[in-house]
Amino acid sequence: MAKSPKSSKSPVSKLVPKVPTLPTVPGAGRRAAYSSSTKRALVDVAEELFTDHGYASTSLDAIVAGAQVTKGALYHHFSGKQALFEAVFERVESESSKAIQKAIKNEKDPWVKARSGLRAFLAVVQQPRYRRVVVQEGPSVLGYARFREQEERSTFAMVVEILRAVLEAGSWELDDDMVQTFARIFFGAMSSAGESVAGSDDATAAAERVEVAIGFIIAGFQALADAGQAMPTGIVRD
Amino acid sequence: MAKSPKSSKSPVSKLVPKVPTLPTVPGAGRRAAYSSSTKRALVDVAEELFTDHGYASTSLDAIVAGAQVTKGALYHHFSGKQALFEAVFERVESESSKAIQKAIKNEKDPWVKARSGLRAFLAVVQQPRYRRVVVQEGPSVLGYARFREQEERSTFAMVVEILRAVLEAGSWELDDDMVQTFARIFFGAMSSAGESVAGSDDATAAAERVEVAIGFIIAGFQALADAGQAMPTGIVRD
DNA sequence: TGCGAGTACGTACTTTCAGTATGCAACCGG
DNA sequence: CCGGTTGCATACTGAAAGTACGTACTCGCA
Repeated sequence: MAKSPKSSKSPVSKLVPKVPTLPTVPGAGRRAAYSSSTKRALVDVAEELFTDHGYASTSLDAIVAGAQVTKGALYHHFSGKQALFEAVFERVESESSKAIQKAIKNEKDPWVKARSGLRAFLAVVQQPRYRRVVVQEGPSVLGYARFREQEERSTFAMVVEILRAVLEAGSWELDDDMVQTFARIFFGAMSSAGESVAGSDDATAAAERVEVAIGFIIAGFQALADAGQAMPTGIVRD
Repeated sequence: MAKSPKSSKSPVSKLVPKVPTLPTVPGAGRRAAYSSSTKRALVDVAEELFTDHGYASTSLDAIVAGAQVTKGALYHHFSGKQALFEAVFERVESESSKAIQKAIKNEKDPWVKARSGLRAFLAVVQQPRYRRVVVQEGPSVLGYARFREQEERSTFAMVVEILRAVLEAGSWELDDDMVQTFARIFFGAMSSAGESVAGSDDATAAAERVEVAIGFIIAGFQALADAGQAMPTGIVRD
């Protein structure tokens, strides 16, 4: 025997390389195609497993098995479990904010825009992957700072955009801190509202209640606007 | 040697039993005093470590070391790490809701009550242990269902209480589902507002902005009330 | 006052899983 | 065609949650 150091465990694993369509353009490189394909596969499987079983209860072994690769591949593309989660998180957030963006971008009337945005947001929050990955596990796994950063770039930015449109239409003027504060409050309200929809037996009825409730809050704003009430810039004392 | 089966590792650990004051009443039992004392010690240490380092990064070994006991003790009192976390969570939530309760219970005017409640809530949300244990890690560690349950019994109940007082004063009538919906929305708004306070450089300035913003929303409600606007019971269509 | 039962732990082991070390083969530029 | 780099596979390591079991102390009761 002498050598035969590794023994041969029959490396059958890659009989079927899983790249969908080899890019005939050689500039991109065939290697890169394989690579990005397995990276996508990892993120896909991870998204599904994280959504179904949660972060802690999903083992890396399960993920690599689902993607039909090994841990070597995973650690080649990601620095660890957390980084993989972050990739999933970013994709979910990105697609979610795109959906909202699409719903509001062509609306001219800011109030209609707000209402459309709300509807789109409620739809997003009912997706299991958003609820699980973003709302439930995001803050814990990513840490609050990173979570907020990501949020700020995607869905939260939508809220700010809508809010600015409304403020402009109402010819209210707010400094930037105050806009952020209002946006945060609305964002929290909408998130929580979304949860009350998603956690309900009858989702459509719950969604209608939410629209009514938020519509009422908005009506209050409009009433103040009609009354010529200025936005407060100072502090109101009792 | 022959026998010496266990070896003697010098079992010095319990030289100083850590019961504070032995209850001279024998009915309560001295044993029970020791027991509940170590249980408290475990929860105390766990709260601190979970707050400082998070759930995942806190090992049970570190907790039992801090409490000066062993894992045997821990697993005698709690079914596992998660159960210990839940004990910490419940205590934090309970004390938080008590603080809010205290702030609002003697207020007669519902609007003043609401404002006091908001202030108390903002104070609570700025505590590191609340932010970490409840807001950040709660949903992930407990799971969303359990998290909501707990919340519903404590801080969320405060919001419902305040909301009912306000609605009654405004002689608005809402069915229970609608009250829940509004409460959820306000709760979310306040939580998120609290985050914007806690995450800010200048907490007091941020807190003032939040009070202004929410005050403005409330003013909108009052304007609708003055205008004799009824709460919507049906669905408003654009 | 002693004694059996159960409580409140301590000790040592098992298992699971994230992360690492290393090897190797395919590809790509020169 | 050839060195180096990239894209993985395999095998191992360490940490930490959970378990099995032993034991001393206490309490109710005879």
